Amino acid sequence: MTDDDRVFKALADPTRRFLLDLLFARDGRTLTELESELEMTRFGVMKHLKVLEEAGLVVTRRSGREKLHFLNPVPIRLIHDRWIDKYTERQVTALVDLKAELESES
Amino acid sequence: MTDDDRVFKALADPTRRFLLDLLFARDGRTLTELESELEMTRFGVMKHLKVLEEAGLVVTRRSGREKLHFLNPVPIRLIHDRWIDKYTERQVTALVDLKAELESES
DNA sequence: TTGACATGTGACCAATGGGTCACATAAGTT
DNA sequence: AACTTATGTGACCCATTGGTCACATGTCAA
Repeated sequence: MTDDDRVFKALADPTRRFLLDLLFARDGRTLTELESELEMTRFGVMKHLKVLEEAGLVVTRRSGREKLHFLNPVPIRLIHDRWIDKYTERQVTALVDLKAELESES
Repeated sequence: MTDDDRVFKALADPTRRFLLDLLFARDGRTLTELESELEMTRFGVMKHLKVLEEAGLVVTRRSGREKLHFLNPVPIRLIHDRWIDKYTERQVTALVDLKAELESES
């Protein structure tokens, strides 16, 4: 299993993406705290966090008996750079921003 | 199945990512042409292309009996924007570029 | 030390997904 | 029309994966 394979497999599950959303909103949470946001047993959440951590999308730091989880955006940026070169980036960014603006006005 | 779910599921398979790499290098290829680059039957490749198309990562245009495939970078950009805000983007981009530069020098 | 809390491991099961094949339609060629 | 080429469909098999549970370790407080 390659590094990028781990990243994409990790992102393939909606629960794991929701965990990234939670950490994007606020970093440094524990397993128990994240579990309370999900309708799933602690074991399921723990499995998902392990997958995210092994993919490098989440980094952790121990503090006593707690384990704090942080979002690492680097792998996300690398996905972007794989299929969007500098030239295309300008066009796509403009297009996406325009679309967002139009939808916010309606 | 939500839109973004289709995108992430589509990206989860290494063969499909390789197909995107091929289209990133050169657009407008047919199924038969893409098949020749892979060690897999035509049916497998067709299934993968269907998944990519339903995710919006690949758009197609018919030309006679041929079907031409093109890469659409918009869903990739949306993944980026989901977990990297404008402020973080500057830091992450700088970090990724620096890392690439250091590795190219060694 | 006794109890409560936070995290960790391995086995297990149902569901999903990758790949192939038999078969089929449609379009170009001679 | 006969033949070839390009794409499409449904069924099938095997491997992988999401989720749960029984059980276990480590940490903090009284």
